[in-house]
Amino acid sequence: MPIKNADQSAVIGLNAIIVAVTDEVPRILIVQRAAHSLATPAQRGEADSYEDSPVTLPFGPFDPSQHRTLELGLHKWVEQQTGLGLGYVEQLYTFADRHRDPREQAGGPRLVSVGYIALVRQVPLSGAGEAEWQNCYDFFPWEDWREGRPKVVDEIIRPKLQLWAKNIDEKNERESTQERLSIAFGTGTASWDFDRVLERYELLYEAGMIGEAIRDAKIRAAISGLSEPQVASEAIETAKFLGTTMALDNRRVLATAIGRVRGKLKYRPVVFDLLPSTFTLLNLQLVVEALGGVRLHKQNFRRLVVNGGLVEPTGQRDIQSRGRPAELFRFRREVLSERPVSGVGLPSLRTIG
Amino acid sequence: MPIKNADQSAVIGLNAIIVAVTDEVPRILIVQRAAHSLATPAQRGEADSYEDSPVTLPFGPFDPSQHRTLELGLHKWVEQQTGLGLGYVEQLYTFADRHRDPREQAGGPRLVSVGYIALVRQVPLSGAGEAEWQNCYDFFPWEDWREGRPKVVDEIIRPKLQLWAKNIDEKNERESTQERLSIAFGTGTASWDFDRVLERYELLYEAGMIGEAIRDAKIRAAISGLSEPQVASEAIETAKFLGTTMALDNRRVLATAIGRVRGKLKYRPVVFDLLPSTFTLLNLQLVVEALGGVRLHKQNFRRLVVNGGLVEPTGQRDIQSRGRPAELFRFRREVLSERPVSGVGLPSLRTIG
DNA sequence: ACAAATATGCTCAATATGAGTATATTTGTG
DNA sequence: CACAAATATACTCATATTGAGCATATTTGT
Repeated sequence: MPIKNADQSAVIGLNAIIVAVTDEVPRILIVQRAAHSLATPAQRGEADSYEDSPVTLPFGPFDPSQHRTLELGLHKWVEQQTGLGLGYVEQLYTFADRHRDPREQAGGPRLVSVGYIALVRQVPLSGAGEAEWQNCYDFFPWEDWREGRPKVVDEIIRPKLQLWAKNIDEKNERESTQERLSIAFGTGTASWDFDRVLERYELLYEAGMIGEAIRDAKIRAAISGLSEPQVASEAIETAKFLGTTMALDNRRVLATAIGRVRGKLKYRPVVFDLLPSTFTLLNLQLVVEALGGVRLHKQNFRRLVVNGGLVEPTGQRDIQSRGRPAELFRFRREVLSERPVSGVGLPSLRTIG
Repeated sequence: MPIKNADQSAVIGLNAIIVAVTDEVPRILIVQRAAHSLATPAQRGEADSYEDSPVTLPFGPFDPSQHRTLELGLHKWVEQQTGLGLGYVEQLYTFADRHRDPREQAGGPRLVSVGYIALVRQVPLSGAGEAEWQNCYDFFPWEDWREGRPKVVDEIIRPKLQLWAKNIDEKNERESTQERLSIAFGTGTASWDFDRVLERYELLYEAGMIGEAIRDAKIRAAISGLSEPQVASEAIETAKFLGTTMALDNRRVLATAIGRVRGKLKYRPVVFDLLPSTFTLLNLQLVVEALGGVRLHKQNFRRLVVNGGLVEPTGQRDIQSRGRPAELFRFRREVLSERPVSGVGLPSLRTIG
């Protein structure tokens, strides 16, 4: 039996979701971990006899004796690991569920981690860590609608989820699940809400469709001494279409982060922390589109940001390759004190290019 | 010298901000603590030789060995203490700054607390605790604009803050502070953004204008062995107009919560968790107004919620005292799956009755 | 000179919003 | 009972915002 942990203490860690947009791709910083060798003991647990994904979010322990605040601890550690200076930083969420790491059953200090989102401009990457940039949508292929509605949504996700929900025995639970499905993925005519990234991820997990769900089922079985659950090979095939699996609950954390950033875009001018100090309106639009996973109407986008006073022309023009050269703009900081709601709104549901 | 805390462990606590609206007053649950006797050892520290406010937010330790998730731990403990069943629950923020409790300087386990907001319908109050309801605006008199712009804003807050900011020596800091002031409190023509409760609180704290700031200055002086800082008696007078002081950083936590609820109102239908299952449109409007601290235009509010499909008529009417009886409505849950953004929008800046 | 590519400007209908006015249905009072 | 006071509900109207598209401008490359 594991050690009792009656003193209620816990280990606090920091998880950083560091976001940048380059080449119209939203990227996050991940760490490719050598298989079966987690960075910190706290992340390891005992039973290591199952395959886990080597892809993790950057994680660092928080040492209360060294840092006055969580945010300071984060800055320090990210700088050491990546050499990045962080721009906009926001606390995301505190994750402490026991099933975060299925190996950590009762007993043992609980790993509590506080997630932070940081938006950064550049991508130099230096420092002690082995961090690298990876396309967000590698983890959430169904979230990128810029080239139209992703095939995986209609061909795999919706039908399989609907089938799963229909077969839930208990009536109340079935109905509430079906309602959640229609909210998260839209039904027929209804719309796809780009913010609901976490809700979609959670449904896919509950339905056992993605890698983490299959992995966790195995682990739980191993821990309780049951025989390996038979996972239909079809399920394993399906999971391959549903993005890269991450370690522990890291993909859930990432889903939370993407949802948060998308929501924030609409009512606070956070995009500008991802851009250089001057930029063309196309640059700006492409970054918004990349994060939102949508195409926007160009002329209306321009109207929104220019007439809305979010940006102002610098008088200079971009040196470019084809077409009429675009004017360079800069962020108008004054807007912060003028308009309560000032974001570069993603559309409610419209997506036309 | 205090004990070193090199193992990075920390004590995790839960802070609950439990909100209900009754008689057009938004209320939160607080605990009146006997002076100088905090509920948990973790909250006490050593140096107790200064006056602190007896008003605290409900706080409970989180025991990882007993509860699978933070939220479950919260539910359990709130039920024991108050007998309340929680409706909507949302994680607010994780607070871990060292200066949360100025007594806890270097060393000693850090108290990290995870704040949760819960919206509840009823106010019976039973159970083991000595919790009671208190008007939110007792703590933030400047946030309630329902009877027009509060006098304290123009007579005390704005002039004193402006004076304070003007006297900041360092140029960059002065300018950025002045910008923050104008964002948070509006300047002249500019608007008051009802969401920015935390930003306003923080500026008042930094300017040393509210009770907590005065208290913390004393404590810091006592700890570093300096003589009691001389606080102008005028400052103490001022603080009296700026709401009830709370223990530790609890008022900061509360400010975060109120800002969050106000923001949420606009784009998610959370109000309905504060209302009985059927209600008149006036009931609904009064609750929104109470939380938002604004008056809304009645006819337009009706149009918004009825035409927007947020509510549907039940066919029954209210039994009432004066005037034409109002129809009873209920929340239309379907709206969740229909419209991505469905809240009962507070106005951007308009406030007319 | 002209096609291709891009930027920028403008129009127009559909909705949404702010601010009223008008009407309806109650209770309480003389 | 008539009528004032109080409240609910319906409608109007000007203005602002949004979605969608067409038209024009300024480049580069052939």
